[in-house]
Formats: sequence, structure tokens, C-alpha cells
Amino acid sequence: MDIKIKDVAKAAGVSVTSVSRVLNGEQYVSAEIKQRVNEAINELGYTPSHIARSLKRKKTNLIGVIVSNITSNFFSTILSSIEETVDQHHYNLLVCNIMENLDKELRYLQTFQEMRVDGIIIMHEKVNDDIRRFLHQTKIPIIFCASPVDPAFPRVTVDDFSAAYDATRFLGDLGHQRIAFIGGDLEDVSSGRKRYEGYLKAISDIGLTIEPRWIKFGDYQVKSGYEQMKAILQEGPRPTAVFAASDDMALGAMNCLHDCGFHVPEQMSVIGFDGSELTELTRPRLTSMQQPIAMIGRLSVELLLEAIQNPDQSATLTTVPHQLVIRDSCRAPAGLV
Amino acid sequence: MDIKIKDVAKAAGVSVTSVSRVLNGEQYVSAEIKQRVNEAINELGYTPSHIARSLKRKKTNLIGVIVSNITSNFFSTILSSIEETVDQHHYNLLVCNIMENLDKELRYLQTFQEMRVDGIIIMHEKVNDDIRRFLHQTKIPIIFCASPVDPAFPRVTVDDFSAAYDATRFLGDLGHQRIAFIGGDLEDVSSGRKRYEGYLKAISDIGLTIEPRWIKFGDYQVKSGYEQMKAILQEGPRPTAVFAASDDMALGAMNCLHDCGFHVPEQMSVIGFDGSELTELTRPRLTSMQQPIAMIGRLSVELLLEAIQNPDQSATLTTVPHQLVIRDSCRAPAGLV
DNA sequence: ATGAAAGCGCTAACAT
DNA sequence: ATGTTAGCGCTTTCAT
Repeated sequence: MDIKIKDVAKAAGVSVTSVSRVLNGEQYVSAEIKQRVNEAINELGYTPSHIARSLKRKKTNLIGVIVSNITSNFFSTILSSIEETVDQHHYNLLVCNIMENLDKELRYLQTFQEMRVDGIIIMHEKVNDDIRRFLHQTKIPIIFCASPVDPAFPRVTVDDFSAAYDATRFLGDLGHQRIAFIGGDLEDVSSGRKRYEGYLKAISDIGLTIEPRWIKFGDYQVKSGYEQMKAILQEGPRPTAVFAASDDMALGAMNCLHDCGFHVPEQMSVIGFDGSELTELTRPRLTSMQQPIAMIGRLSVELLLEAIQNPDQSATLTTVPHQLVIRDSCRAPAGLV
Repeated sequence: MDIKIKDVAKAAGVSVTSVSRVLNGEQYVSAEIKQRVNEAINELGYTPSHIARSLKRKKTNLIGVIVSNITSNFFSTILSSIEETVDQHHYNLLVCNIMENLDKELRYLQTFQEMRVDGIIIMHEKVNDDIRRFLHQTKIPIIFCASPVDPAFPRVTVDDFSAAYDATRFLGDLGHQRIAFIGGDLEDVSSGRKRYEGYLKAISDIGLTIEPRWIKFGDYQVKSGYEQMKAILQEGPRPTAVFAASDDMALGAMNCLHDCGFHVPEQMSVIGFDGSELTELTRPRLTSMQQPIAMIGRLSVELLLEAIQNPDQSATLTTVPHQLVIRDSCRAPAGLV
């Protein structure tokens, strides 16, 4: 590692310029020199310094990613697809797992700036004022992935309102009259609120009345699904179906139902949101409103790379299609069959 | 971003050295200069370049991580703990998700070298000759995390043999006489083989005979657990208990049993390995041989950082304790109760 | 087709 | 206590 381009040049008996040229596959190098240089590189075990290169080129080929919780199957799957796409374009990934800690997010954003990353991907719903200020001030291209926080930035996401609407309607079409909702955080103006609104609209379109006792909010994670389901079961008249705004929460709800002695779907239908791998791992398998997870990751990267190439584009919203995938956790309510 | 230390120096009316000094919190700067510099920094919106710094200091504060499959709960949890620890020490993480692709692993290792990462963490069982050659040739400190591939390198791991032995014995102690095993890849000399050997030893210590039809190998993932369980069910006399070498495979096995109409634990006991979050999410909850997941991540980072500080240490094996966590998926075989 | 040399933004040895 | 300056390892004009 202590060996540098100059050493290679010396060993090959050429100038550093020539070495640089073969390193970068440029024209104007004779086959002979190319060969001598490559031999020298192999003999010396030379690895070019990305650092020096970045400094000179003013380009790091680094992408910073902020993810709210990497242990969630939904996020890790997106991350996996991001990594794959980034890799295909010869970029590398700097990852920050913020675990809902906004201070950490801000700190990392600053680090990303110090690192001179070429672009930033944010998979997180919440931002505070400090973060918002940073995002607006920085010149680094940014994209929101599956979390359309701020219309000032490019974002790729499903139509959360419609997707939630469709999920709720699906339950209504099965004949359910008492449909509970376990939402995400209302504070995130994006998915959290949109999915809630989609649910409300569907309920009223179906011709049902809103029942506050059947509306609870968690944090998208399994545990909160469990707890909110429990709260719903404990308060008066029971619903016959539940729509959870994430598969994780749907799983939590199913576990709660199981532990309380209720059968899914015989006594309670459960529908999730995300279409993560989880849906195939539960028993019964979980019917869910599916997001095109891999596509979201890939598109985010591709749009970001475009923005890097061509910095002054306007912020666009890219909507990807949602799709209901019916598995085994929903059916018509008991009385109706 | 186009503004550099020189501009700050000019704006504050001091030398670049002074700016550098306040940037790095050194002594020998008067309070007055410090103040003027900080004001200039804020006014200009200056962010120091990590790139330039790294080039000069010959230290990037970057750690490269190779993970075999980031969507697995076990690995993403370790990764989460690695990220947390690394962050506390002011390092950053470059992540490669290889998805069992060894070519990609090698390519990333080379990229890590170009990036001049200060250290590398590998969470992957398999290596080929090219990779092995690279690992031995590079001067970058390396640690194997939860995958003790090669005794030439530091590694932190549970005692896979004993852990598998204890898990199997637990089933034996419950009274099971027919204990199946779904292992990981036998090709990985480390965990895969060790867990298998632990199983074999326990079977013979319990006084049972090895039954090849009850020994299958998967790839640690859910799907293979399902398939291998199915294979076991289809071949002649059925076991009364299964030990799967990962929680993911145990879940697959449980799902297969469910789909085939068998009840866990009434008709079949299932024990997993890893102690990932999954164990609490299944119904019945999964009894599992638990690895101290967070500790493995944290220790790996700390040992790596030590090796970075002090490069010529010998490769040590750090064994972390395993622990059986009894949940609801195992009980005495039917005839015995 | 090849090479000499300037400079990317910073730190640190060396003055003062 | 503060400033001058020589690199860190590379790319890239500009000459030849």
C-alpha cells in the first residue's frame, strides 16, 4: 500500500502520466507501454488510491444512505436493492442506521458532506428543523426513498393514499363492516398521514362510520402492532378486520390475536402493507398491499445518479405501482358466510 | 462546497494553519482567533474535506463490511450493532452485501483497498482461493465476525461445536430419541461443519445411533429449512424433534410442519440457532440456541480498532458465550408424557 | 504517443 | 501563539 504511481512509473521506465493513462484506460498509449505498466503493477502489487483520485477529480463515487431501521425486512430489502444498483454503476455505499435518532441523522448528513459523497438517499419519514435546514442548504443531490417527506426533493414512493384506500376497500368488499386501522406515526406528513387518510376515505365511501376506538397508531414495528391490537381488543365492540400500515405491525397484530385465542382469518381478517418477505413467512400467510420494493430501491438510485450527472433538475415525484397480494389472512366476516 | 480552508483563513484574516488548528481542536490558538475562525466558518458555510484530510493523514476512518445477506435478521442485527459501535468511535461504514456472490466479494475487497479503508469486517463463511490470496496479501487489518473462516485471522464467534452439542442434548434430555438435523453448508469449514459435528457428538453421547435420513443440509435461509424439513417428512420413519442450524431454517421447518398438518411442539419439537428476533415472532415462539448478537458486533469492531492501532498483533480467536433460550417450540415426545 | 509540472484541500514540520 | 511551506497520490493541461 505504500507503493504509489511514481514507483510503478519508475519500475516500468515510463512517466507517471503514462501509468495514469493505462490505469484509466485512455487512448494514446502504445501497446508496449501498456504491457510494461501492467507488469509493473502486478509485480509491485500496486493499488491506486481512491482518495487521491477523488481529491483530484472532485468526485468520490460514494453514496450516503440514511435508513431508519436496518433490521426491518422492508428496509433491508430496499437497501439490498440499492446496494446492488449502486454497485452496478461503480458507486459505493456509506450506510447510516439511525434507529429513529434524529440527532444521529443530522450528524451523519454532515459527515456525508465532509466525505463529499456524490449523493444521498434518505429512507426515513421524520425530519426536524435542523435537518430540513441542512437539506435545503447543501448542494449534494438528495432523494427520498419510500418516504416522500418534502416536495422540495425528488422522491420515489407508492401512492400511499390510494394504496391504503384500496386495502381498506378490499376488506369492505369482503363484507366487513367493522374495520380497524393500525397506522404509522401521524407525525410523518408523508406515508403515515396519507395511509390514514386513505383508510378514512375508504371507510366513508364504503358507507361505514368512523369508529375512533378502532383507530390506533404505532411505529411500524412488530411490537407496536401487537400492542395496538391488544388495545383494540380490550375496548368494547370488536372489529372483524384490521388493516395495519406495515407488514411488521400486521404480524404483531396476528401474534396478539393468536395469544388472545382468536383465529385468523376465521374470527378476524388481517391485511398488511409493504409486501415484505414476512408475508410468506407467517401462518396464515399475510395478505398485504404490496410495494414494488426492489423497484423502489433501483429507481431511487437511478434517479439520484441522473441528478448527480445533471444537477439542476427540478424535484420530481416518482410514483410506483402498488398491488394487492391476496394470501390467507383475510376472508368474509363470520356472519356472512 | 467550493469553499476551502484558504477562504476561511482569508475571511478570518489568519493563516490556514490557524484554521486547521481550530478545526482540529488543537492547543496554541488564542480565544480570539478561534472565535474569528468559527465565525468565518459559519458565514461561509465551510465543511472541511474528509478526502483531503485522509490523503494527508493516511487514515480514512472508514471500515469496510462484507455481509453475506443483509436481509437476514441475524446479519442485519449484527450489522446494526457494528454500525453503532463504529459510529461511537467516529468511523464510518462502507457496506457490501454479497448475496453469496464470491466474485462480488473479491471485487469489493479490492475496492476497499483502493478506498484505503482502515479495517475490514467479514461476516461470511465461504472464501475461495482468490479471496484467500487477497486476505493474506493485504496489510489492512481484518476480522471475521460470527464466521471463523480462517485461523490466520482474528475472529469472534460462539463455540459452534459446543452450542450445537448443547442444543442437541437439550432435545435428548427432553426424552427425544429421534432427533433430526438441518445444517448449514458443509463447505464452510467453520460454523457449518462445527455445528454438524456438535450434533453428531451429542447424538452418540446420548446413546442414539446416527440416522442419515434425518440429516439434511440447507443454506441457513428460511426456504431451505422448509425444503429440508419436507424431505425429512417424506422419508420413512419420522423424527420427533428437529434441530436447525439457524433460526431462519427453523422457521422454514415450522412452516413446513404447519403446512403438512403437524403441530409444534405437540407432534414435533423444533429448536433453532442464533436467537434472532425471529424467535419471538413465530407462533409457537421458537426455542433457540442464542448467540450474543449485539456483543459479537461490538466486540468485532473493538478488536478491529485495536488491530488498527496496533497492527502487528497475532490473530486471536474470541469466543463469546452461547445460551439456550427456552420458548414454546420444544417439549417431551408424545409417548413420554 | 509521451512526459513535466501544476494543483486538488488539507496537515504538520519548521520557522518565527 | 501564529505563519510559511512542503508534500499526501493522483489527474490533467500543456509541451514536445
